[in-house]
Amino acid sequence: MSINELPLLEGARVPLASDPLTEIEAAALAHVFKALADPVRLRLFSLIASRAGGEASVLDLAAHFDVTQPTISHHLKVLRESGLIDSERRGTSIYSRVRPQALAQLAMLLMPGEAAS
Amino acid sequence: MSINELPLLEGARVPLASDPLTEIEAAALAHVFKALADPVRLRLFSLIASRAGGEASVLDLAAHFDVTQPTISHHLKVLRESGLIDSERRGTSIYSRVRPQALAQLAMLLMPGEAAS
DNA sequence: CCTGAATATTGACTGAAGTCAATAAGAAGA
DNA sequence: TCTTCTTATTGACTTCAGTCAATATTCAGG
Repeated sequence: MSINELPLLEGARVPLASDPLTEIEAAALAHVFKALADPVRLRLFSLIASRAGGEASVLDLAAHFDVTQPTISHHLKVLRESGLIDSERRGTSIYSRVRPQALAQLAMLLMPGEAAS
Repeated sequence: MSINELPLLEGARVPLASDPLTEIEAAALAHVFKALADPVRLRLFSLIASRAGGEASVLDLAAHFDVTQPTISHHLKVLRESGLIDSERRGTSIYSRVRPQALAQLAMLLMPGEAAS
């Protein structure tokens, strides 16, 4: 379930506070927030985003953490499946980059008065 | 741990994608996102926010869900302790309202290029 | 005070999620 | 193809989080 598939985001109309969320919408949104609700994933995300070039390999990223490489792979998968990052294989490494639309969509959802079509 | 105590939000300077989060910052932020990472809490939040008058009692809210009243109380507590809502007792009921600053702060964090002091 | 109404707390259960060690899979180079 | 480097998957363990039933707390009215 990726952020792209959120029905309320496709219409880009409903900030969180202007209309009650349906159960479906809430479940989809919760899934995205859950992806951001882990310290390691948040640091991964901001590490990737603030890299010169905007991308980083798994081992590059793993070097910044105390957890093992499989754990980093797991967290990247969660971010990827939520539509927050993209990954591209080049040679033997896999480079991840953030999807700028993702953050913008979330921000629009939170920000009252930003609901443009 | 409330959203007000986030060090990076007090300075209001760092969008998520411009600088790597420290472990401390990431832990604090994750705590806030975790509060939004549940379908019931998301619906509670948007229900309260979209109410005429901007507030609702626990029983009012509970009527919209399949879960029990203690569960609603629990979720409201989580939202309150994350700084996303405020609660005020009036008579025998307790009315919750959203804290508008909370959403705005989060949105600023996500939105690139919105970092004003 | 006693009763009734609204909300909170406690304790227990259950399923989800983060982590690791071990191993597999994919790609590049000799 | 064999080896090495990088990443992914599997299975097990453990902690955390959502939920409920039962009970406690707080307040208003009579």
